[in-house]
Amino acid sequence: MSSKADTRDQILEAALALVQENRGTSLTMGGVASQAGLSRQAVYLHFQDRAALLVAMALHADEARALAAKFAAIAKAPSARAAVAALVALRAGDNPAAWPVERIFETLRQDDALVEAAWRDRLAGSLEACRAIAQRFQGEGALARHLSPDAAADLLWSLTSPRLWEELVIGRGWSAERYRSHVTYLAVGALTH
Amino acid sequence: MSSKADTRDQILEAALALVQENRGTSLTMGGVASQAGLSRQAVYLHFQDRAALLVAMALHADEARALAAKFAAIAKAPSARAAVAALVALRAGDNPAAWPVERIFETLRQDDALVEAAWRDRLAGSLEACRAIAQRFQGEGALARHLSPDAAADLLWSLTSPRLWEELVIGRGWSAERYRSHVTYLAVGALTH
DNA sequence: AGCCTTACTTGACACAGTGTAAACCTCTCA
DNA sequence: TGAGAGGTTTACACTGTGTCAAGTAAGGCT
Repeated sequence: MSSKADTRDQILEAALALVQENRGTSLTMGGVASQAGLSRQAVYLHFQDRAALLVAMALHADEARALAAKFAAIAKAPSARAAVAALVALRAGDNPAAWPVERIFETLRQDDALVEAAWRDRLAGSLEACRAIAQRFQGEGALARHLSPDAAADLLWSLTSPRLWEELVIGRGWSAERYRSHVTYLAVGALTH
Repeated sequence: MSSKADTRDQILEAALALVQENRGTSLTMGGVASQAGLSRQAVYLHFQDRAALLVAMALHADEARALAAKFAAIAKAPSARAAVAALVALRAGDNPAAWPVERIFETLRQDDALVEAAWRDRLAGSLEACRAIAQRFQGEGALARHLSPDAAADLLWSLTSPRLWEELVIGRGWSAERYRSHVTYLAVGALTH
């Protein structure tokens, strides 16, 4: 009989699969439906509209990758420096798979206030991690004198954002390892000098 | 009789005006046409399709802001450090107006290879400026030992990209001045330590 | 004057995609 | 037996893109 929750997940998986494959092609409701083996209308039984589906898909993807757990693990690094290294390493590893989803949102949130709100909500986790690291630098007496903890957090957050990753890895052809080492060095330097 | 070139510019100005106003709303061919006081079909007489119009619009905007001249001016800065400062200052001043156009492209280049190519072509100018600055740091013997000139150029380019500006100024609410001073310091530090 | 060309208009069309609606099927549970 | 959940099919209204064909207004050429 396939419970409602099962079908919902099935739709999300289908959407995710399409996003990962069709790097760039636009994701349509019809496409997701047929990928999931359902009628287009069935999708509307589970999601109010396209935006809601894509928001749910992003959260589903985060969950599937255990993103929250990984952020929690970063907090357990032995030092602020190690935490930054772990955060950048996480980005280097995850972004190749996460980027397609990220990209869809860049598009979507431009003309949908609700999506924009959901997006900011989703970013709260990474922002929180950055804030914690900044505070930790301060606690270690290593935070650069010219930076407030908030400014340091913002800076770290933007330096480890998928956007910067995209510029370097996709745009300039950097390898994951090159990104990891350079951005780690850069971020630590930016926060401590 | 209004030459063909005049009307073309008129359409580009109309498109630009709509992009600057409707922060977020999607730009339609019909909208541009009526803003320009023309029929929708007239627009297709001047531009093959929507993508071509938007590419032309971006180049037109660059020209109107004399972007190339500003990049040339950066090359005349008294030192590599001053050149970085000038580049970041340019971003801080220009990005508020340039960002809406940038944003349209982020969307568009995802599913149009020709637009992607035009985009990369357009970025060549800023990349070249970054390469020149990196080389200058090296000439001054100030380039960080762990950086090749190419890596330094890539790093500088991504640190001064509109994406990073957007993260900090739009996303985190930084003022133009705050962005300017922190990113200048960050970029100089990243390239010279 | 008559003619041709240029630049644009009008109106229609095909197509893709979103979102809504109504009627119908089919299995399960009580 | 019959109600309800979870689908399906079909159809429709609407927006936006891109194309096509016919018509018009004005300038320049001979």
